[in-house]
Amino acid sequence: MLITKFLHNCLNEALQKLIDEQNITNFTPPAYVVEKPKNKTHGDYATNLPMQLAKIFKENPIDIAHKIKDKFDADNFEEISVASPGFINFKLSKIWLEKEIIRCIDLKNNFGNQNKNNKKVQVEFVSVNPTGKLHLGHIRGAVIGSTISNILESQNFTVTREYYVNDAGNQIDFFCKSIIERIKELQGKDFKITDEMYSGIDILNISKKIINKYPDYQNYDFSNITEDEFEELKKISIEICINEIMDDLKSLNIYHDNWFSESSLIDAGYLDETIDILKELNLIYVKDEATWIKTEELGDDRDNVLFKSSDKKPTYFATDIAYHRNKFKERYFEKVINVWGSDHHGHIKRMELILEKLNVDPKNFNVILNQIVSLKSNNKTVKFSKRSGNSIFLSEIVEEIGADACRFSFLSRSSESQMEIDLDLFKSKSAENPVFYIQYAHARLCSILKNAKEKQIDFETEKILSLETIEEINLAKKITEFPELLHRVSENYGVHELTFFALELSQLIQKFYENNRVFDKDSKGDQITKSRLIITKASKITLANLLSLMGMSSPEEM
RNA sequence: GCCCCUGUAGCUCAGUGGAUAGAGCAACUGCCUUCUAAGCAGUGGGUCGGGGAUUCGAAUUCCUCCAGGGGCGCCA
Repeated sequence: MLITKFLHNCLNEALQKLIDEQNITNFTPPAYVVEKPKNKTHGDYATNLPMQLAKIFKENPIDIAHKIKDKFDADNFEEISVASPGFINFKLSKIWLEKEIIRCIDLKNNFGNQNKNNKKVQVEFVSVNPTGKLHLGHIRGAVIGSTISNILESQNFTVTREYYVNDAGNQIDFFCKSIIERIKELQGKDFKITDEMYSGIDILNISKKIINKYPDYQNYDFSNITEDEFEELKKISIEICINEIMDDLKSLNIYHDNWFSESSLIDAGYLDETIDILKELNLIYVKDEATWIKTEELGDDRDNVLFKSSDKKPTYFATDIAYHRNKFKERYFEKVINVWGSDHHGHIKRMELILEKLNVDPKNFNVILNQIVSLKSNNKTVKFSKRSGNSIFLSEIVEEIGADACRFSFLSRSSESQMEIDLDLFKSKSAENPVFYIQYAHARLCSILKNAKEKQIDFETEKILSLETIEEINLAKKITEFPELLHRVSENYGVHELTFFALELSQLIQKFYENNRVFDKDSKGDQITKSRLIITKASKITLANLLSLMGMSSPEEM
């Protein structure tokens, strides 16, 4: 069981006893916390329950604390103490820690995992329009989305990682027109890239690939292109573009289970069906030849267009409503998490309002908004735009600093903080990236374990563990927090916590390594060696599990 | 004009109601005949943007002001 949950249970029990004794009725338990105190000398965990009770009981919090403490079954703790102005501090016992470390070794790759939830959850992330290669601004959502998916999976959610392919709408038409102009360029003919087209180098590369794969386009005359021919080229362009995106994601260890096409919603009539439902709810009207939805009536600041007046085609919002109805009502996801850029924030409220009308509990519609990543150069912020192609491609970054350092850097900031990246600094700093420190800790552990194997020391049959030094104890405590960490992140989606934990764990590993030799000069495997090998193994398991959840590698040597 | 995010050490950022505000990097001082020095031990560094309020207690909640960024489309 998770430590804080265990302590909560103990405290609730103690509280209940106290209430029974005092014959208090009509009592609602106050909200209180169990947490790790900042100052370690106070203990491993602390609660503010007595202070929260002080007003209700009209009693001094210190006295309440003592009463609660007396109700405690103290076997699992080395010490329970009361501190002013009314904290109860808990110090975990060695026996308890040793039990947890053994459990870690027994569970191996499953240490930290849960087996309770089993909810069907969808994580939609990246979902960048297939109009070119991924660039710097897309890395963050990609890394956050894949990590949160891994974490949820570890907590026994059934996770579908999905990429929503915006293959309908006029952006895609502009993309296809850009491709045509680039093919004309390759043909040596006159070509013209207008402002609304995509002008990046990646478009030219995609055009080359199209010609390679479909040589008919080598001498194709686009001057009288029919609608069908345009659609055909569009399909081909999207396919090649998506393959490029897949390669980019693969280089960062990111995979999707499902690539969901926007146009499939339209082709299958699902959009129309959704609109019919909205009509029945009396939310649809026509004005100025466009079709609108009454979002203002639902609480938004204005109504929104679902079908444009010009060509009667659906807006992004219209298909997105259908898409989300599909997620909940067709595929029965119990929980949906969208990793969106902050530019979507106005979209969230509207979507919630409509989902509620469609009988979806908005609680199950979660959005992780990640703030924009911008580029700094010569102390000036550069705004990048995909259309003008002035951005840095994801592939360049990965090539330059490596996938592990890249993932770690983008994971280590909380999603709502803005990131401004000075590219030169970013690249040069990558050598000092904490990821190498963490991986080095892992490699050192592996080196010890390899040594044990060569010496044929069996420490896993009997597993006799005795935590003695301060380094061993601190390391063991950190390891026991790992399941707690994963559980917390699966609820608050704060994936940046993982990087901080990884760093702290690695520091404790390095200290253990430096100060607690596992092997003496001629060690044949005495009790201290065996005990330390158990800690070594548990540390390695924990760190490797964590790195794997973050989508990073755990090198055995460096 | 309205909405959202941010402001914490020289730099990049954690900490969002608890006890003496932390980490990485940078700076400085020591430590390699012992399992990997990509390491360890230690030192310096703070008006938590300003002001006010709430309470036993505020970097954290509320109000206000200042600064930076983003959004407010019949684009996606």
